[in-house]
Amino acid sequence: MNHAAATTPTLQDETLSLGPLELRLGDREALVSGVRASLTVREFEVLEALTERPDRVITREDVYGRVWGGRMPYRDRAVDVHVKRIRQKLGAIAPEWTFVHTHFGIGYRLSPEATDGGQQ
Amino acid sequence: MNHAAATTPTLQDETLSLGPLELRLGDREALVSGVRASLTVREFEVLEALTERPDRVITREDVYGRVWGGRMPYRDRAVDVHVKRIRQKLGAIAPEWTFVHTHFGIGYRLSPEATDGGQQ
DNA sequence: AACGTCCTTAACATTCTTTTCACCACTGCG
DNA sequence: CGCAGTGGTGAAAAGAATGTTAAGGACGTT
Repeated sequence: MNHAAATTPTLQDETLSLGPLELRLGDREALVSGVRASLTVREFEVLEALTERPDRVITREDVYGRVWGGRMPYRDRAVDVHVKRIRQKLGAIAPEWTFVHTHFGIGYRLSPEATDGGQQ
Repeated sequence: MNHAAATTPTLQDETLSLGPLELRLGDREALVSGVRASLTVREFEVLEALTERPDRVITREDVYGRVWGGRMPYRDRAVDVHVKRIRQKLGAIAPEWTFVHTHFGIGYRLSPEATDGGQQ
């Protein structure tokens, strides 16, 4: 048995928080308000890519490069489709929040914002 | 026939509880709702490995490393097969509970959760 | 030697994920 | 207002990973 606890104790538990959103990088798990969002691996990776610069716009090409590597093929919709599902899953847990914002012609921006009457 | 490891008095009695699941580490016995689950040695070890971080995802590679040691061979299915039997045995005792959860593309997570339909 | 248990492995079945495509809504501009 | 480009979305197709079963071998016991 290798008890890796002595070598990488914190790495495994490294988490990233943005408002009600919490990313457990080691587990590749995303929680919203403490609830597991059940993102797939790709979905998580896309979300993680947006995390690189929270509250800043990240181009589709950039996301593509970080997740898939290489240049994004012309008219590829993979990023969009994954963003759609991420929104869907996060939104199902916290409908009063908007996490991923579209920047037309450029890309996406991750920043949790209370949508309507700011419930909390 | 094991070696004269029958010593070490109190340490052997260390048990670990998670919901209706109870692991007697010293005896390598698992009980569900007080009922003996009759896990084999390997099965117990796999379950114990998942126990390292309850309610957190543990990769297949991690489980493999802790139980068998070394790197997991490409396409090895040993972990899966043991998980299947663990589920079977635990489920036979407590059908209304789910203990081991699959995290697709990553690994497994141990956390007892009450399901509903126990019968079929 | 025969038997039983356990572990491993292979093969097939099943489920889940990712990609792709089509169609529509929306944006920005002439 | 209408056009062209961009993004949203649902669903099928394609691809992977996991679930499941069973055969075979190692090992210990009778």
